[in-house]
Amino acid sequence: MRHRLKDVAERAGVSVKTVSNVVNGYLHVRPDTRARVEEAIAELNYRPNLSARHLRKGRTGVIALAVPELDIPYFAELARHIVTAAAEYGWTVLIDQTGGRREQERVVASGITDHLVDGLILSPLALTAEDLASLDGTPMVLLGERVEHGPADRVVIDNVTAAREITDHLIRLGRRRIAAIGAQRTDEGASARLRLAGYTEALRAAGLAYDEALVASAPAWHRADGAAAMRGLLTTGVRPDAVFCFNDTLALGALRALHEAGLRVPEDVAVVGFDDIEDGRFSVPTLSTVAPDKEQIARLAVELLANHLDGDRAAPARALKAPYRLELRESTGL
Amino acid sequence: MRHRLKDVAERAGVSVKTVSNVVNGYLHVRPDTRARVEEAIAELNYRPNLSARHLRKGRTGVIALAVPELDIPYFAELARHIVTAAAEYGWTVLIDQTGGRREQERVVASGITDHLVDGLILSPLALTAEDLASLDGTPMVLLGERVEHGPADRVVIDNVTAAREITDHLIRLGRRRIAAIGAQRTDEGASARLRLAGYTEALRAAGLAYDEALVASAPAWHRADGAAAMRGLLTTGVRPDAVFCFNDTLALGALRALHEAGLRVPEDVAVVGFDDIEDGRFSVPTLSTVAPDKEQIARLAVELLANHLDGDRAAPARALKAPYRLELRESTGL
DNA sequence: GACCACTTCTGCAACGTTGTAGAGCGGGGT
DNA sequence: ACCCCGCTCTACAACGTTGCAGAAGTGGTC
Repeated sequence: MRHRLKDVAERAGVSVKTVSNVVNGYLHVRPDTRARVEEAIAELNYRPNLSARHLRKGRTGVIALAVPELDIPYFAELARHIVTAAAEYGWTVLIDQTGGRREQERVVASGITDHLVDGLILSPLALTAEDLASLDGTPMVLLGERVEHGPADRVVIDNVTAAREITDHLIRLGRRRIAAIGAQRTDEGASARLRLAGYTEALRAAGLAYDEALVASAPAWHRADGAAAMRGLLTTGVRPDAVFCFNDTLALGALRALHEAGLRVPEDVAVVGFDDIEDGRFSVPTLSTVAPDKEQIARLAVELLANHLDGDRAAPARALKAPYRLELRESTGL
Repeated sequence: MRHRLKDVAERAGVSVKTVSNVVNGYLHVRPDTRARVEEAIAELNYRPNLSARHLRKGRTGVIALAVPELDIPYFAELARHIVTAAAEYGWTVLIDQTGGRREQERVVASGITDHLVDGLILSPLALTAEDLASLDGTPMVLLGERVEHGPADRVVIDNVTAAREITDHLIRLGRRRIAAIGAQRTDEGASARLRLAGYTEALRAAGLAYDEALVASAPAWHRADGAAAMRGLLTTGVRPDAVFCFNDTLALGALRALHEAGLRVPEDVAVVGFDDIEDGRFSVPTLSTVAPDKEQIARLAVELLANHLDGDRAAPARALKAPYRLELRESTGL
């Protein structure tokens, strides 16, 4: 049913190694021999056994991508771009869900999928620098700022500046009571911390007071958490005239809660998010947001991994910055 | 850096095979030997080489899931459930994107990932029964009704009945000019055809005329397509009082277009979708929809694959039906 | 004619694992 | 005292592939 080099070799009347040479594009094969072998390959529908090849060569042509959850739109969109970018290198992508749990992230990073993949792109939520240091070295690229001083390559965006800019946009619209949704007390929220820092910087630069009552935390960053946080802000009577949500799903939940409370967006409350997910382009109202260049993030991550695999494994860890832009839509008044 | 059975064996002072036996849970190993081996394994942080194991055993513990696009929420949510269900069998899931292109689907099905995966769960958009018949047999489970009489196991939901029921719900609300969005002329739209059939059946049963002008096609089923189709319906002056969108992203696009046209949902136009994606629970208004039991679909697909792998590979192809329910929300008036 | 360089092809060994067969040992039944 | 059985462990071969070393053939140069 499934054929091996040996079968092809017998059919073409050559040695196993010659078939291997043809398959691998070795130059010194006579054209007619090559043709005979290729014909036999086609007839038998031969495909190389990747496990055997890996065992021999140490490469599988598969890389792993580990994200917290696939049905978070940001990660789904990112995954798509990474699969596309990896395809250009001839790589297949094996996708893992970590659930954002530290243990699962450690398992993935230390290589449960190991020996099966050439490298790993990991988007950590809970992993620590010590966890990373203790690994025996699957080539790895990290996404985001969760692990700031680890030994691995990273692709990041400038969260602080981006958060400052989008907050500043709200201020320039004349908003003065600007709430933030998505703060996290745990040490797991690296992005949360940085975006909060940007928010705070923008307020300070504009001479606005930082009011703790305007900052709502969210255990996770799903729509339901955003809605709950918004409802919370509305009931405490702090009456914000704008909300910076630390990601788009939070913002979509907040939009929903504002709608339920009978408040108009952007007239009564302006809303901005972060991530530029597809949903925000079609919500009512459409959502203003920070749009990280996901395609670029994916491309950079794959390139870093490729360099790491081809080149010097002991090269110093690099952190590349991907660009972003502000995407202003209806939720801030066009 | 990376250790093998041999290294563990030397450290524990036993043979390679004994270590293998311990790793594989073989019973007849003296407790103290087992302890020594386990200690050595822990000290060296040994992990089996999956490629070598596969080469020897013919199993990798990896299955592939191929979907058209990961950033379509329905597939992302489904992927999540499949990863979870597969984990119970100790499987890792390798996710592939086909883009819905027939060639890519054929490549995946015929096994580019082949030899690396034990089986495949495929959600085909363009694949034909002939394509399938010509395959040499990676164990496979298909999702959906695209290939209706192929040789492979399938998990489906009853699209026709579900579409009839949700249309019927609109009729019972008193709506009479019910539009449909998502029809497809190409032979790729198996789901489209079945949902259109259910829609038609419901109209006929209620004695309503089928009006071609009320049926809008959509090249793909994204938000933008739904918005465009809805705008089209509004400009032709057919004035629908309800819309059945063949999936939720179409419906979210339609909601957006209705909002832009100044029409109220559900007062002026009731809207229903299909798939029950997360977004629809937080949109303004929230979206009534057909909710397929995705968890069940995932579980059934994985079980079918497991049976196929363990049992008789020549067993006749089975088609299992997964349940669904109607999820009625604001877009049909609570 | 001897030598060399290059092309074309081949056989062998090895990658890390596990199935098979069987060796060595001790205990229980006769 | 003998045999047999079950437990514990081991050696060997094989899974399909490719790197290496080299054989055989071809043609060019002195």
